[in-house]
Amino acid sequence: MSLPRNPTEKQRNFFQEVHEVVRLVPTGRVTTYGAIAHYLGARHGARMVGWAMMAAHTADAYVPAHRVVNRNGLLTGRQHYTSPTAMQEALEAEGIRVEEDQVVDFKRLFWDPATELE
DNA sequence: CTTCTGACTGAAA
DNA sequence: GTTTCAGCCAGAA
Repeated sequence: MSLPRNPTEKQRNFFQEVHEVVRLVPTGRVTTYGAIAHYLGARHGARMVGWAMMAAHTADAYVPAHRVVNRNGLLTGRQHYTSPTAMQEALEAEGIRVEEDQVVDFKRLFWDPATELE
């Protein structure tokens, strides 16, 4: 799997939708790929959200991708960072404790856009 | 056209 | 608690 070298207009919109939601995540809180997919209408699978997150690295605006984890609270995207510990350090800098690549008290820190934004 | 893969998820065993 | 499986959409070979 690889990124499109020349993103089309449609792809750009898709990335913007996902990135916009991620930017809404408050500091010190986290959300999941599935929650974002559900908020966007579940028209695409959670995999597509993860795919869009990969593009966050090359996005124009900053995207706090470290606040997006999988449903288990695991930092599955850490391998895509410049360093394998960058994601965890970014979370800890916001007061989120991470142990064994997993967000501590994930259930309490979880921020669901579909619920919080209503 | 088919096939495979992926920063995923939910159900089933 | 675990492992396994089948959907899921987009893109590349």
